[in-house]
Amino acid sequence: MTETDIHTIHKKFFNIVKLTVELEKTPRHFGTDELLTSTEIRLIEAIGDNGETDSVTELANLLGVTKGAVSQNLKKTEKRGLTTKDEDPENLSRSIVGLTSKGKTAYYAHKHWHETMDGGFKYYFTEMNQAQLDFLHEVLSKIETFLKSAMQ
Amino acid sequence: MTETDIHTIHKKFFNIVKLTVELEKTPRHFGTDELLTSTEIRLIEAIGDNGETDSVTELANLLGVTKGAVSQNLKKTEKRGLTTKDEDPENLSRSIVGLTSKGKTAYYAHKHWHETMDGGFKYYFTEMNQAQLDFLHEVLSKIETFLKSAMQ
DNA sequence: TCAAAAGTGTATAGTATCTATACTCTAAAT
DNA sequence: ATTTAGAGTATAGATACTATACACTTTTGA
Repeated sequence: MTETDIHTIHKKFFNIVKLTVELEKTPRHFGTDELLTSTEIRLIEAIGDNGETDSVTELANLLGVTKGAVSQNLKKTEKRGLTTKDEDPENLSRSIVGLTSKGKTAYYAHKHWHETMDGGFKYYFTEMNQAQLDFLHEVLSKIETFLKSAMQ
Repeated sequence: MTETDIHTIHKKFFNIVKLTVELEKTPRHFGTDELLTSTEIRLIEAIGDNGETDSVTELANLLGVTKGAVSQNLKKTEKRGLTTKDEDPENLSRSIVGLTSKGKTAYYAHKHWHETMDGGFKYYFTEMNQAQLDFLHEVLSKIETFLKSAMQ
């Protein structure tokens, strides 16, 4: 094992952050003929995760954006045949957002993609012993705490 | 030390990525009266790093965007009194981009901010022994390789 | 009960950041 | 000398938001 310095680790860390963001942002098909941006697949993910029972406002809160933003994005995904929007029979001012079959395909393909990604990511941890896992956890916790404090 | 599972580490890791991106994106003053976005401070950083000798095209290549994007952003920072643009006396079709005193203030304040941040980040590694540093380096390298392969 | 208040979704203008195209210059090449 | 290449810019369009204003429905409370 070659000796490494702190600077190399620091650089590697930020490169990983950069790669993760890039990977997340890359538009993909997710089993459909539509190229879905990260915003679109995150919307579809949020709709499917609650069993297609959420309203526009609820989705906005889940996604951390305004309801106007969700409304705009839903208009686009609806036009592309991915999502649906129906009046809530128990509350006519509310809409229930759902997925079409194409939307469901994307939802499950994305879930599968995530499982594969997470599996590949986690693979490198399975070889570790408990002491190593605990060490890694401690390091990450300290970095996390530091970043949180830096954000005020 | 409490025992940790892989899932916790995985979650922590992605939270750190999220926090890092947020921290980077937060607009700051950097010692001036102007609130500078990440795009603006990255532009100022690129200008200053080469001693204010770069052209628009060179900055675009450094930043990984089109020259049109740099041209647009320079127009805004110039209007706000942060950057300058002068004809290259040796090539009249080329412009040399520089910093005003306000721009220089932001440049150095940003440098200092980065040093503080990096210092805080690296602090957690100084307590480690060589075996721990090597272990961390190995883990990060594997993750980096995995992410690169996932990007095609 | 019924008017005010609160909540739901949407339209629209505006912001930020980028690309792509077209254009005007200037410089270089043959 | 004229074509070609390069530099910078203007502008339109894409993406993804926020903020405001609005119409409509529901809840509330006197």
